[in-house]
Amino acid sequence: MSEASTESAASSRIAQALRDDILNGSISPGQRLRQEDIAERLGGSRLPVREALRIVAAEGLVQIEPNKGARVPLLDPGEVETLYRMRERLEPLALSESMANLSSADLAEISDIQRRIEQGVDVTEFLILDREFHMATYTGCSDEHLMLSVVRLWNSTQHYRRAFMSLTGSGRAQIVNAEHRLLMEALERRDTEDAELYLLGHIRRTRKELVRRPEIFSTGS
Amino acid sequence: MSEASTESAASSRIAQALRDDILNGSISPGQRLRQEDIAERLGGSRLPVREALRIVAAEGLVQIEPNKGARVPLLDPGEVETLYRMRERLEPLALSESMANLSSADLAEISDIQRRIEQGVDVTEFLILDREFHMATYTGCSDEHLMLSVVRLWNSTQHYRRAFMSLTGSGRAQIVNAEHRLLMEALERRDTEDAELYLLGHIRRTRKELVRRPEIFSTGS
DNA sequence: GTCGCATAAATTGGATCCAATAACAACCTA
DNA sequence: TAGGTTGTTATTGGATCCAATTTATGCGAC
Repeated sequence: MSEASTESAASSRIAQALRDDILNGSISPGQRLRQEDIAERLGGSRLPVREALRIVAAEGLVQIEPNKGARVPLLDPGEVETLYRMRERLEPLALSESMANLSSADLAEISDIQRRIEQGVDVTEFLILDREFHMATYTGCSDEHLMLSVVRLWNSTQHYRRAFMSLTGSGRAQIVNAEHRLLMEALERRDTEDAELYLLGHIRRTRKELVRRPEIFSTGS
Repeated sequence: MSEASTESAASSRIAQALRDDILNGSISPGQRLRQEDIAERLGGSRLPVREALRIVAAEGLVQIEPNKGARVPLLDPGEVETLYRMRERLEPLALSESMANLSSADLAEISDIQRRIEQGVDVTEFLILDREFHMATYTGCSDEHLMLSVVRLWNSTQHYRRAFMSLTGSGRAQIVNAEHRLLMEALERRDTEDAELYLLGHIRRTRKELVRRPEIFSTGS
């Protein structure tokens, strides 16, 4: 969404557009992506589209089958559960790598995001802010591999997070806010052990709530 | 390696060739990969080469910079350490997902690989068999995302594992064998908790030995 | 009426050619 | 002589055209 696009090659631009469309739900899991359609819709020929599909495929947003094209992965409950278990293991690591480098300005930014979460509670808005909140706690983690893995996990599960939120509304907001506040407090105390634990609990609880709702995984149409 | 590839698309075939060349050390970290060179060497035009580079980039074997081409990532000690910490967190999860599905035939296969490790101890051979051993313990894990992440971590660190082995020879073989045997024994007892713990210790010890050898990371030439 | 097969349409994969960008070198100027 | 500048070359990015594969459709046989 940032306009830092002087550097944008066509393939990167198309990849970003695809990313946005998939993450905000404009393109649903299971849906097939025809190269020519995308080329026509976003401008350019099919070639940069193919490269863009490879790029977003590397991020787990689409899967490519030879001679059969690209489609947004449709995950079953077991796959999403495993992705959450991966989050439970990797994100505390990212947090621990991040904590030593978090400035007080970073902490203020995190606090501000949480403040906004607690006042405005639109579902779409929440999904964006919640992601911003957690990513902000990882800003001190400079390791690209680790962060790319974390982003991949968020990307792959984004649709099901939205489906869950659309289903339950903001009823569980209080719990999320409590968990976020505990996490922030541990960050401010510079207590890595506590922070990792709170984060683990936060993700684990979310996982359990998700798998309790199989209707999330039914193909809508 | 096997040419049983009547079905092989050109891009997949080239990707596999690149994968092999990078993993067995024919292409070193830092080395730049010119599309035309690869196209000429492996046959085909530059287009499938570009796709192949995207494929292996998704596996962490090369990194692509826009308008600057692809090169094999050159990692610093901190990056490799983080990759190993990621392994410590993810592979026990893969193992726990795998264990319930391991047949006695799988266990026999694992045992046979370990037997071969303990008799023949060539460095190149060890790298192959050690990887086969661990991957065999994960055969029961059907989750593609998790296994892809695990493979990515092995790929990204393969060169440094080889550099370490070339440096130390097979002096530490006894420790590795002991750890593998403990792991196998836990697998046979179907003790997930113990198996995870032994695996964690195995990876963690390796990490500590690696970071203790900064000469691994010096650019050879 | 249903299954199977063959043919046709749609879609992806690959090759060649052209344009844009970045690395490199030589040159000119202070 | 050092530094910046400009032109040249090498390399990557993109567009169009053609081939191969898959998927859809319709016909025929049982």
